[in-house]
Order: sequence, then C-alpha cells, then structure tokens
Amino acid sequence: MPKNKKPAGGRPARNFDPKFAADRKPRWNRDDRDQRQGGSREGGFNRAGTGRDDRGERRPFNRDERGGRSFDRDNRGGSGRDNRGGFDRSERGGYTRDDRGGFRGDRDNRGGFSRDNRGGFNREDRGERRFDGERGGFRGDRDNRGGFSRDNRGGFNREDRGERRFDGNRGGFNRDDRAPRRFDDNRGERRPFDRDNRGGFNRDDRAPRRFDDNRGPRRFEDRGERRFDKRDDNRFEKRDDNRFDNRFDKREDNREERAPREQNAGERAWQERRDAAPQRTAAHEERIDVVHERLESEAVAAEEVEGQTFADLGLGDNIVRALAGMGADKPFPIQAATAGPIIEGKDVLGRGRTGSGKTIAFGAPLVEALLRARKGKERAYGRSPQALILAPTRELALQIDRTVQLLARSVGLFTTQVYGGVPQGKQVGALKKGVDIVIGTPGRIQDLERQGKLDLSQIQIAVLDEADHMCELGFLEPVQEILRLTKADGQKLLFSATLDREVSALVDEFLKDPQVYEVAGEDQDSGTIDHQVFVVDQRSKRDVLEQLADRDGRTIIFSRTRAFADQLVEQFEDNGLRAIALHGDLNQAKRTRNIERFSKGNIQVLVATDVAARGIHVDDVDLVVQADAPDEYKTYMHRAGRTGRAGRSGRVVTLIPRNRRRRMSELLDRAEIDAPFHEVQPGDERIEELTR
DNA sequence: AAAAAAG
Repeated sequence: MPKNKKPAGGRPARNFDPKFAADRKPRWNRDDRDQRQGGSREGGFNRAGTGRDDRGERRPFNRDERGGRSFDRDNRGGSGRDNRGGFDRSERGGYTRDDRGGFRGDRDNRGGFSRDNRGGFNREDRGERRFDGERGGFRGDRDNRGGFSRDNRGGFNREDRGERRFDGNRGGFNRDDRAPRRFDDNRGERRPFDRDNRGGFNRDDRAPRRFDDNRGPRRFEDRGERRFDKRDDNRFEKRDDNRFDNRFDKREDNREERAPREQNAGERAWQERRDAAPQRTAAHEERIDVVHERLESEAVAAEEVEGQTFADLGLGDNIVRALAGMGADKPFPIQAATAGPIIEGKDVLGRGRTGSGKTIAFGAPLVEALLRARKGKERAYGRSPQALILAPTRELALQIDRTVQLLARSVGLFTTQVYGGVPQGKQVGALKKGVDIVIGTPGRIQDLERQGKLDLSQIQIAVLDEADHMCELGFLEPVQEILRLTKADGQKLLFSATLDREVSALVDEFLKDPQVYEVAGEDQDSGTIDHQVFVVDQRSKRDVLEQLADRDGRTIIFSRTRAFADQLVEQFEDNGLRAIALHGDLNQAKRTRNIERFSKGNIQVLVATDVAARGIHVDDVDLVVQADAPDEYKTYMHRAGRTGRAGRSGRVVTLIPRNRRRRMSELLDRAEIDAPFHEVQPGDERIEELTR
C-alpha cells in the first residue's frame, strides 16, 4: 500500500506556515482557483509568495488559461500515450506556426519549407523543424548575421561536444592530462573568440580540487581553469573566425543578396537600435584583459560583513520591513556581502551556494539603488524600466518576481514579468503604464523589445540570475543582444551558485571593475546535503524509482528527457502514487499549475527535467532523486540544491548504471562532493531507509 | 537533451 496514496482529506502541507494560515488551502479546486485570481493574496512556491500582479488589474489570466487548454494535454483525457504525442504535436505545430505564416515577412522566404516538408508529427519533429525553419538563415530578422547564425553555431558545437565525449575516456579531458593550474602567462594572449570555445565544449571542466590548506576565499578562476587547455585548438579558432567574419564583415552583402522585404516600422527601429548598439573595439579589448586580471585577484571573503543587519547594509526601513515580512530577519552572508557594493553602483559577481539567498542578495539592494536614483523625481506614467532581471526559465522569473515585487512595492516601485508561453497582453499593458523593474526570460524580452513595446534603453541595472547558465549555448547571444540595448554605463550584476569562467563572455564585454563576492569556506559540500549514488541494474531502474517515490515528504525526481518524466509520472500513477510532471512540453498554464500543486503539498512527488534544476525554490524538499545522472557537475550541484535550502537538511540519490561509475566519480570530484556508491536492487534496505 | 518567442 503506497504511503502517499491519495490522502483522504488532504494532508497538511509541509510548508505550512502559521503566518499564512488563512491563505492555505488543502487542495486546489475550481473555487480556489477562481478565488485566487481575485486578490493579491500570498501564494506561490514559497512563503515569500504574493499575487501574480500587483496592480489590481483585470486578469485575463484565468480566461486565457482555460482557453488555452483546448490545445493542451488535459483535453486528451484517457487517450493513450501514442495518440497523445502525435495529436498534440501536430495540432500545436500547425496552429502556431502556419497560421501565423503570413504574419511576418520572413516566413515567405521559406517557400517550400512548409509544414509538409517538416515531416511527421511526432516529438522528434521539433528538432527537424528547427533545422528547416531556422538554420538555413531564412529568417529576415536574423539576416544580419548571415548564414552562420546562432543556430549554425549551435549545431556545430553540439556535435563537437558529442564527439568528444566518446573519444575514449574523454580524451584530453582527463585529470591527468590537464595542464597545470596556473596560466597567468597565457592570459594576455586571449582573444575574444576564446570565450565561445569555452562555453561550447568545456562546460564540465573545472579546476582540480585544491589540496593546499587555505581553500577559501575562493578565487574567480578556481573553477573552469582548463578552459585554456584548448586555446590553440585550430578547429575552434577557425570556426570562430568564420563566425566573426560573417557577423560583422558580410553583413552588408547578405542584406543585398536577399530579396528585399517589407519592414514594418517597429522592425526598422529595432534594427537601427541594434546597429547603433556599441560594438567591441580594439581599445575595448585591451581594457578588458586588464579588468580580467584584476577580477581574479579581487575575490573577497564575506566573513567580515557577517553579523550586520539589513539596515546596516544601507537598506531603507520599508525594504527592511518587507524583508522581515518574508521571513528574512537578518542577512545571510552572501546578502551581507553584496548589498553594499550593489547600492554603491558597482558591478558585482555573486556566488553563493544553492539556497543561500541570492535572490534577496541582488533584489533588495537593487530596489534600494533604484529608489535612491529616483529620489526627487516623480513616477511618470509610461516610464521605461530602469532595471532588468534575466532568468533562464519562466518559473524562475516568476519566482524572482514574487520576492522582488514585495521589496519594490514597499517603496512604491513596480515590477512586471516578461516571459513567454503566456499572452502578451497583460505584460504589454503593464509596460505601457510604466514599470520600474522587468523580470523575465530572454525570448519574450527580445520579442517585446523588437515590437517596440519594451524600451531597454533606460535600464540602469541589469541582473543575470544563473549567470553561468545564461552564458551557455542558445542563451548567450540573446543575452548579449539584450544587454547591448541597455544603458552602456549601466550596472551589471551576475549571480549563480556555480559562477565560473563561463561568464567571462559577458564579464569581458559588459562589466567594469567587477568584483566577485562569495562566502569564504562555504562551498556546496560544506552544506547540509547528504549524497549517495545507487548503482542500479538498468532493468530495475523504474522499480527502484517507484519505491523511492513512495514516501512521505517532498521528493523531486530529475529525468534527462521530457518523455521519461512523463513515463515515470504515468507509471507512478498507474500504481497508485500521486506524482506530477514539470517540463517544457507542457504549456505554461500547466507548468505553473503543476509546480504550484507540488509546492502546496497536495502532491509530494515532482518528476521534472532540468527546467526545475536551477533556482526553483520549494520548501521542504527533503529528497532529490536523479533518475538519470547529469552530464555536468554544475547540473548536479543545482539539482541537488533543490533540497537542503537555507540550512535545512536534505538527501540526494543518483541512479547510475554500472558502466557509469567512473564518470560519476569524476563528476563528483569536480563538484567536490563525497558520496558513497551502493549497489542497489528493488526492495533494498537502502531504499527503505530513504522512505521512512 | 533541455531551455528560451510567437496576438
């Protein structure tokens, strides 16, 4: 009998907090939802939560959500999996893409590359469609970059990485192979092209563990040192040179070769803005190398700022009260470390381990800084935002807003979320009225900016949460483009638990005199998480997972693919376990709803892809299971970091097949995590131990 | 493989 089989009357939520007792509901029903639409009550993933919007505007949300459902999975009812995948995909693909075909001039250029060409309507479709639609450089809005656009590069890089992996035992990536740690002599020679290389193929890499006694304070270059190993790899140099050529030199050619196309005013304006955006110059190159040197020597420990109050850090009364209201009575170390410099207007890199309070660490001083800058001026209708917070997932953007919005409102500033998957209307409406802080994901921000509905030119403070992730393939370019549209002398803040050299792509171009802040001696392993690895026979993997899921207490199970996440949920449910999925195949309404259901305590098992790996905070997740081992140590750290937050304890179990043991221990080494390996079979005592 | 735009 499953332990968490459908609770009769709704078990008490684990993150029950007396402060919000009136707000709690044991489970979601229609009425709850409707009621929820109405007010600005607390809610959300954690107790810092608040309503969706602070304006008391009318909410199209509910209606849209329900309307959207005709295209989502709910409607499929009892239909089987196969049916489901095919039906949904084709409908969605056809509906969204083709119906809008005539809407943009660039679509016309695709000519024969229409839906029919795109082949079948199964899941794999997605990749192919991308290929046809985007790689070929058919899109007008990409044409400046010629055929060697982001997408090209993406394909190239990814394959590269794949090959490498299978190069025997990771080829040149062996620890023993690694070049010695210090590369200072080489640094001066670094070309800007390097940074893409680094991002592309060396993500896993990290400097070897230090064995000398004084481990902290850690310096910026402590991780990712090996990036330099491949500096002179011809293939990469060549590729990047190509890219560079195409991007800057061939721009004009390309434009002329293409058939002329109608541009609307918004697009024209956007292109002008973009062309006017500052580009890298030789002088700039010299400066950044210098900055980079200094960056590495200026990492500071935060110990000396511990013990201060928020007020001591320079935050005003209202903000301090708002912080107290969300349970932050005194600053966590990372918050104490970064607040001062941020208020002073410095460019800051913040590294604090998962769950150490990074959102407040940038959010509170950001609000304070905006407030001080605004002093004396009045809040004009339709003003452009002065701060921007970028996050890699919509859920994270939403969550950040929950916290930052409370802080902002306490001093009369407004925030709005700008992310995809939901209708633009509400976001545009808010922007029209004027907001001070925009929080969102890159795609929609670019979209609205290009439409002329979001003005980035007044952004004085730009924050990148999960900054290293935002420098990865597919994120980096949009992020760069966005940052180039913000104030040239604006302040930049980069935060992540795994802040490493990967961010130098941005640091070099956008940060002035940056300093790294972190808490000395605080690394992931000094935390409160207990790690272990289960070596499991492939055939019994699902059984083991099911037994692990059958427990009291919140559990997140990470799967590598969306399909497997769905399969697991289905399997669990077939066997009477309540579980819920979270991944990018779900529409946004469902994603939001699912994570809410999970954090409300109604359903205790969340099966997610890495969409939930970073930043997402749910109270009292006490077990993280990695159904598939991650490829990167950083992914491991972030997934594991969903538990053991704010000093609480948590456990992490990673399932691997026998042949992955070596790779796994190398990964754990990089993450500086000690975890015992156990051979485990279904029904094993080790599993039992985790379920009580 | 995943994520990130589509009134």
